[in-house]
Amino acid sequence: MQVQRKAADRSFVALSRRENHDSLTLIGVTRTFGRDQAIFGEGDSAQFVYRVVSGGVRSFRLLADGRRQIFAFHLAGDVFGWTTGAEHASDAEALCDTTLIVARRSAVLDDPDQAPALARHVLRELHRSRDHLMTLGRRAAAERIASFLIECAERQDSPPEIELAMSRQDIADHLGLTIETVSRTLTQMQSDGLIHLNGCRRVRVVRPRTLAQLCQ
Amino acid sequence: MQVQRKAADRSFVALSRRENHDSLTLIGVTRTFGRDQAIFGEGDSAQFVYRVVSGGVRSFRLLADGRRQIFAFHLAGDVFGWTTGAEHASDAEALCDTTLIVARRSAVLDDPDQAPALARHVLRELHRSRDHLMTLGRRAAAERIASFLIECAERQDSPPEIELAMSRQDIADHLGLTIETVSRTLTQMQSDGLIHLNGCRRVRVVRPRTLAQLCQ
DNA sequence: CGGGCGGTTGAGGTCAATCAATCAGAGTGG
DNA sequence: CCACTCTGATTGATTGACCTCAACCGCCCG
Repeated sequence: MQVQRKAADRSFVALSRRENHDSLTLIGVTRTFGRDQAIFGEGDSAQFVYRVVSGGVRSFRLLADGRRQIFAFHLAGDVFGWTTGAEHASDAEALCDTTLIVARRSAVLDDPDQAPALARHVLRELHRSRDHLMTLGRRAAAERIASFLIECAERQDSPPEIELAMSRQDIADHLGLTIETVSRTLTQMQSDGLIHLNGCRRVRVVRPRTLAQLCQ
Repeated sequence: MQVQRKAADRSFVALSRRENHDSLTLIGVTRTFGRDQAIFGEGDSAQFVYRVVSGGVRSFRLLADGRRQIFAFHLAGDVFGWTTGAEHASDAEALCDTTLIVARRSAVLDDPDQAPALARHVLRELHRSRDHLMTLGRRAAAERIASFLIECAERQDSPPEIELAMSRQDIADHLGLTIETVSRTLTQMQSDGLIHLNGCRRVRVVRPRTLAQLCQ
């Protein structure tokens, strides 16, 4: 799975086709990025799109005073970097050491064979984005955290223990909360017996039902 | 522009092509809906997609306890009703008496000629959705109202006076606020000389610069 | 004129933010 | 190996923005 991690920055051509339900095909070079390294920035020309091979990515936008909203975390298999116009409308940074496949945007966008898959792909993104809107607009802090944990669990095929790829600050900026509220809520959930924290990056869901009820 | 408003509920075949930048073509019948009438509901089979001819639509989702999040308002020219799966993932209702063109979803989704336009269309939706996420996740009440007013103005080609198609409750459920906070904030903006309220559905922006600065 | 609905205004409460201190773990250098 | 530092996370105390509950207003329509 992990190709050339920490090796040469660019390696030769790689082909990637995701199996489950997204049939977008990306052909391009692989590149590696270190923790917090920028992949692209708002306003950069959007020549490329990306697929995560290993590691993780946050995509986000900033307000003038530094407030940050993380729209999505992209993990292994995810494709990201689409825009309407010629420029990126958000920033993207690696969460940790990360390997990506980098493909020319036009190669996918202008390929009529790929257009239906692209439309479906973006439609799924939009759906996820609307779940997220529901969370930010109408859910309380504990409900946001519960949704987030459940989403993380599902993306990892609901293992006994969730591995968080991101920091508390990232979670806070994803959920429209502060780092303190995230921390407090997790601690509270642990003392309520909902979850068990095993270090700050590992969460075992003890009562999945009760957690799920929190987000209705 | 307005076809058969307040006439028979179904009229004969209509063709619609939006001029500005969205080249999606919808062919289908026109239908009219009264204020607050459901167009489709969450879980309904998603056979059709829609274009607003006149009037307006809110699309939203509800939590079990009735909390509501409005994802978008669709006005004249807008196409809505796309989903990933076979079922709608949200509800849609008319804001007021509204005329729509109703087209078979499959006619557009499975048409390879339309796929690129669809991908671009959904990509624009996604972009708007992320603006909205920024607003809900990281902006204060006054900033949310300011963003909303500016968005409304832009969609109406920035006329001297904005015409609001939706109620205070709709605005509140769009911005993740309460009706009281919306009302208070508008009143405050008026006494600060930012805007002028001409009845509760008409807003004149007195100081567009200052208003824009509020959302950075 | 009276009722109803949508909107506004006021008073008080609450949840999450802010400000601040402390803690835990990883990495560094003596 | 042990201090020391640095960073990220946790915990505590207090504040404040927005919510809740409630009353009232104004307009429309019968």
